[in-house]
Amino acid sequence: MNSKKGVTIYDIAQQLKITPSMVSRALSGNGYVNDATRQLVRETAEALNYKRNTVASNLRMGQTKTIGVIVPRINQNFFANVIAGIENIAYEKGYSLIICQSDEQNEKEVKSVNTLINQRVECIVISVSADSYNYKHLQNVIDQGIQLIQFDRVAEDLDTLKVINDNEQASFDAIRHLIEQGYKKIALLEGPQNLAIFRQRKNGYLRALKQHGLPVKDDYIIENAWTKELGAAATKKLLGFNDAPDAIFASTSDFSALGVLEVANQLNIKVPSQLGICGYSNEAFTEITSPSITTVDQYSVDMGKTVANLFFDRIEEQADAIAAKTVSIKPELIIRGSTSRMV
Amino acid sequence: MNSKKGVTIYDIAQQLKITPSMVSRALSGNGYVNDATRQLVRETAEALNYKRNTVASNLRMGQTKTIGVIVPRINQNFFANVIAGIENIAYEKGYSLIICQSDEQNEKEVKSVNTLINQRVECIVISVSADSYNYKHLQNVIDQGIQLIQFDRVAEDLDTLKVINDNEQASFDAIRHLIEQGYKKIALLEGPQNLAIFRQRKNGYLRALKQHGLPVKDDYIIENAWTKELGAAATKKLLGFNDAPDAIFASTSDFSALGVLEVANQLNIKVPSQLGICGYSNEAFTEITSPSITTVDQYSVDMGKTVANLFFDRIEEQADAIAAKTVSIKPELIIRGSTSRMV
DNA sequence: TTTCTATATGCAATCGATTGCACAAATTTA
DNA sequence: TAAATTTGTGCAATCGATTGCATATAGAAA
Repeated sequence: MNSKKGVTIYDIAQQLKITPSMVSRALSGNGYVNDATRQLVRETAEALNYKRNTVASNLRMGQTKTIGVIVPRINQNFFANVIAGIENIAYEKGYSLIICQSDEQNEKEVKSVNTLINQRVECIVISVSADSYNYKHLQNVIDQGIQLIQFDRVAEDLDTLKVINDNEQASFDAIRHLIEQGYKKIALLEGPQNLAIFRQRKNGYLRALKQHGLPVKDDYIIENAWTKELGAAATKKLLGFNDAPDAIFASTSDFSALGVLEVANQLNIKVPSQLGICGYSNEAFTEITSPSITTVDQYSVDMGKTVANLFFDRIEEQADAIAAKTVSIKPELIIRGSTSRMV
Repeated sequence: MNSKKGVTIYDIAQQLKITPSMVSRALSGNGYVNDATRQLVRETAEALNYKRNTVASNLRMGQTKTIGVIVPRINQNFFANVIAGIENIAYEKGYSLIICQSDEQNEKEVKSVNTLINQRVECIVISVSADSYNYKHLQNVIDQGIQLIQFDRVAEDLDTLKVINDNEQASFDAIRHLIEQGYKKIALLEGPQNLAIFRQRKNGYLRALKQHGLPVKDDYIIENAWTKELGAAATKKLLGFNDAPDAIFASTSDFSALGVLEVANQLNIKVPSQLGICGYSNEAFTEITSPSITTVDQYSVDMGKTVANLFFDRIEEQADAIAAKTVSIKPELIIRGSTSRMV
């Protein structure tokens, strides 16, 4: 009971003078076992405080019941929510989660992928880092016969399951809403254009302007403004123009939108009457700023659940022939005070 | 290269007409290997896209280089931050993280502990769920010879490493600050008293009142008010008293404090002049409410790093004789608008 | 030249659980 | 009662990597 090494099925077998095979069968429920024997094995296992060694079991069975998840930052609301969603479904199915954080660095992402492959996880779920410049490591996952599911930030060229928000549509909706509220000079704070999500959001912006006959001014499009500080700086620049915008869509994040709001307050520019502000992500705080911030809810927990369900559907149907597909979750525009000037 | 089964050291050995032992040595760097052979092995491994099977390796070596983490909710800022902190250190040391979520349910917590034991993780890091009524499952971890580190919400009776905030002191500091600001009738929103952290915060509250000669009114202590809604309800009740409090310390969370603030705004009670409000956790939003909310920063990422470092220190020093100890991280009172009426 | 040592390699056991196959005992069916 | 099933049990191989021990070869020291 207190020996240094753990208790194994051999110990149980020895004690009961039966073979390890029988112990294994009794405990796993596979194959024939006399009820009395099974009962005895269970009791002995309990008494010895036996814990099945999953490592050994996994090796023999050639499976690990483990999903690997790689995100840029664990402690970013959106990703934490997605992970929580995945965990929910995985737990029900008896699967474990190994979590890696790429810290937005390609190198760390590559290493994490390799670790997960080595661990023989059955599926790798990933949202790529901002500085990922190529996707050999992801192709590798596929070559190893491991399921690969991308979400949110996806490498579009790779033929995998993908779960994304319809960023283009959400962005379009946001701009249309601004236009309907009477804003005519709408600026865009955009994210790194090597990531598809940000390109899509930009496209939605462009399409909406075009469809409503508004001109696109290059000056109104600010690159890489995705922190509060960068959002603030961008705003100062934009509001300094002779022909300053009357609305700013922070397509990168709510933090960026917050920076916009703070600068507006600072400059005593009234929101929403003089300036409309729309963010992205529906962070908790957007509800409680004054005015509250209009934003886009990405249904992050649902996204995680969708990802997990895709994996389980696939393995349960044995249908690895199912073509790669993209599931698009429609985000929802949450209209709040920062854009509501026509009441 | 594309056979169904993965490439093993046997495949490499066969190709080079050497033994698997040599391949293992060449790849791991243990034992003598001719440079030429090593080079050849490396190239072949690369060419065949060999990936070492960690499962097999772990079984043989009797280690897993894995840490298990159990938290009530992954997508709660504080916990996500702690996990991020742990991940940071673990990654440097080449360790992986298996994450479980107890959803505040004892049953799920127990199952998660067992899964982690079965996986033979080398350390289990846990913050216990709110409805944990006994700690047999944790005792079990210790009995299995697995390191157990508790953080934040800890079972005090268990003789383990613990990393906590000095909740009592932080709470004391908060109340003292309120008193210094001239508040005299301070109410407390308290959390489930079966959790030590909430008892400690209450103690800090009581000690501060006593030390400053203020009376303790039972009416001013509201149980289990740890969501925004419950905080709001509690506030309505408190402000309805003939002798209503002039300050509310939401020791449970910032969300609760937010509920307080919203009710105050609703009732047109001025914060901080008529009512002081102090929260707990330093959630991002506390900075941007109006007024901003005074709160306690728990240094959550550091907490995660501390936890991980404790584990690595211990295994690196081989010093499992080190007595269980408690590391206390001093939280910091962040003073903001909601309590600053004397400027 | 002989002895010794450092280096290189192979053999076979091991980690712990699972399972196909063989055989025996018990039970059912013909 | 004999033949056919259904159960119960054991044996030994297997999953893939690692490592102690034995052996062989090279070069170095005596």
